[in-house]
Amino acid sequence: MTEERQPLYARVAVDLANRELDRPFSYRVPQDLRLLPGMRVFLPFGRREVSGIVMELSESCEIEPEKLRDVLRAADEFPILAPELLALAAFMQRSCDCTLAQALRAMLPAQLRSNKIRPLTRLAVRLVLPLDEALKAAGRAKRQQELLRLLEGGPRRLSLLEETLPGAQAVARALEKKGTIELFAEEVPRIPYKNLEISAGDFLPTAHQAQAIAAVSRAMAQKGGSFLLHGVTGSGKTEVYMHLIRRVLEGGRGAIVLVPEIALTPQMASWFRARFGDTAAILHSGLSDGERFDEWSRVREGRARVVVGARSAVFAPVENLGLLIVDEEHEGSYRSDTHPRYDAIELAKERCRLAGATLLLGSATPSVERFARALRGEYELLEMPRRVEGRPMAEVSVVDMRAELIQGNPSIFSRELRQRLEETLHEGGQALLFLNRRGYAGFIKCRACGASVKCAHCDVSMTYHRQGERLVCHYCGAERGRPAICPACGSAMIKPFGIGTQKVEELFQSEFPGAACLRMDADTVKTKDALVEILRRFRSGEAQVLIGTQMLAKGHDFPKVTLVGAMAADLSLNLPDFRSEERTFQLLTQVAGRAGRGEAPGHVVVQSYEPGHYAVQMAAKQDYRAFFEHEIKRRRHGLYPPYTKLLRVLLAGAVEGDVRAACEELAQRLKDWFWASDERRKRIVQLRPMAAPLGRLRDEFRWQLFAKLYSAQSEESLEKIACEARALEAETKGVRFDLELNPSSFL
DNA sequence: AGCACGCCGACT
DNA sequence: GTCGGCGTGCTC
Repeated sequence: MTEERQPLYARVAVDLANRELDRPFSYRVPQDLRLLPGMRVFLPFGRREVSGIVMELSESCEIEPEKLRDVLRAADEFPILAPELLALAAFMQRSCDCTLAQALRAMLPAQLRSNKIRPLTRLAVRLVLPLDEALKAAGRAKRQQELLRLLEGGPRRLSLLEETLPGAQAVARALEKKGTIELFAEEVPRIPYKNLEISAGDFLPTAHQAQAIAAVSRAMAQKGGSFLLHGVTGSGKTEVYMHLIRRVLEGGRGAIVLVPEIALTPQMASWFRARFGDTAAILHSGLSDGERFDEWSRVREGRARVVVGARSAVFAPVENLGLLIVDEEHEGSYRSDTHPRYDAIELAKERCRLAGATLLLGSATPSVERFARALRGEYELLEMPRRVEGRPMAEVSVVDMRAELIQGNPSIFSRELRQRLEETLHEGGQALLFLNRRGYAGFIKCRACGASVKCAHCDVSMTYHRQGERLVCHYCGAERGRPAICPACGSAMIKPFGIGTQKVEELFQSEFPGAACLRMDADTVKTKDALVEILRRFRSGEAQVLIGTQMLAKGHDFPKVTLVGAMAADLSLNLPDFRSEERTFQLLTQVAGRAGRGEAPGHVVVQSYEPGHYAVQMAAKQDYRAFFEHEIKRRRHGLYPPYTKLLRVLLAGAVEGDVRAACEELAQRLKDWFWASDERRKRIVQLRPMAAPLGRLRDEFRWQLFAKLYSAQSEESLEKIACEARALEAETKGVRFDLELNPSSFL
């Protein structure tokens, strides 16, 4: 027998989130310890013990031998992260402005570190003697004999034995004393799965679906490829996904499906389970710690090979990944809003490259930046321009709400919408009313002095909620009662302005007495169960009208809905953000796509205060290409992404002067660097410190440094800015620095 | 991050 | 005299 050479040294990422420690530390590996990259280990570190992840094993080491110490022990028997995910963590460290430890933490279920999780166990019993001997030992005790016979086929859980044999526990204890059986703790999965057949269904792809499937399948066979699937609402993107997942499973590989957070409903989960049975794992925020850990374990152990989840599922430990799908690619929720601020789609791309997997992004309204990249060849573009079964796109009419008012209709329901609602109710159909603002009214405003009631902790107007007569800050959650007089001038002429979903509900009920409606927004669906319940009640026909915010727009299939009303289509148009046109277009197109998904054709009424705006017009025509062409020109003229890159350094702290001074100091240092040469200066479009639009949040003052750079050759400049920001952060007390590349929001 | 060491103010 | 404040330095 040949003695295998044992690696002598391990390079370990210690689990301490400090920039000073953001480098591998080397340890000796004791002779009797078998380590592999990706294993969790415990280490002596200074005067204490820390855990870490083995990044690399080697035969040599550059550290002075007297400094080296031994790895104490391994935390698990197997690597907890595959080499591919270790490489992805290194990629995050480079691209997300975070430490390796932070990246590794983001990849693992949180409970793994706390050591709190234990497998869920139930007491079970099994024979320790052959059955005939055991029966002899039991003697004439009838119930003992009965129990022993039940154990002949293998161990049984005690709780299940109780069902056929009441009092089984006492009987088992008696038998245990005789030494014929033993009680032990059996591990049980926390989520019971039914073993369902993988049903292929009777899917007959349309020509466009078949083309998309063929193209992606070819790429999967060659272990690569990135695709952008642009399919109009109702074109059957989901069936394409299902078909491809089935293929990849048949080839013995695994798949990950990323979906937006709010689309991850229990229906979606059960729907995947119905198709893929035990081999599907669902990772969503509603899982308990234990459930999440169990799902994660099922994937790591290869018991589940299809993972459906929100952005963090990009880290799912799927072995031999063949396909990674990102549904609704344009959704903002793929970017993490807390540290580390990763973009799950960028990580998906890198992971696919590392794993030899195929990346498929899908959307009815691709983000402008992504679509531009697809046209440049970074993604292969697949188009599905028609709905399945020859269903027509919904007909859309745009109503000018300014004209309505002038012509004597002050209601929030235009004459056309009212008439169509009446028809729909009369015919027994269903309608969705969409408004992109929750609460009752926008804010409370004083007619005497013009002031609105602001949050005590943030620079925002508070939103009036009718329920409980409360004012709520939608940024920090602070609440207060509705004031009787203006806090600024003391006038009593203070009243709510603007409308929210609550008020739409109230006005609907008063204008359409007798019609039942439901409301779905962040206030009515505080729990997952509430969401399911509202959707169930609406689907069952209990109500004919559903009023809600954008959570209505995403992915839900309501076959009976024939009318959609967008109450204030352009509410999102005037935000201080170069993406507000794009968001408005996406939202309206997605909302319009909810109509006419069943047999009956649909109609959409878009109520607008800027009906001529291209985002409104092109959404009404559901013409993505026309919108894209218009928008990309505007981006070029205005020097917005993808032609430029925006880096925002947000500084926040309790003392306004300190925050401002730090921001100005950072700007000065960067100007010194950029202005030092003509070549550098030419890279910059804009570089200036300014108070953040949301100047105060949760009692902290906020300033920001905005750097706008030409996209080409921006790497060095971006690194320089990050580096200077880090340096200044280290020497500044009481101010937090937060870097974000191409921020998704500018508040 | 944590946990030591170290060098100055007020307390049984 | 000592207890304890938190500045600063180090961890394979």
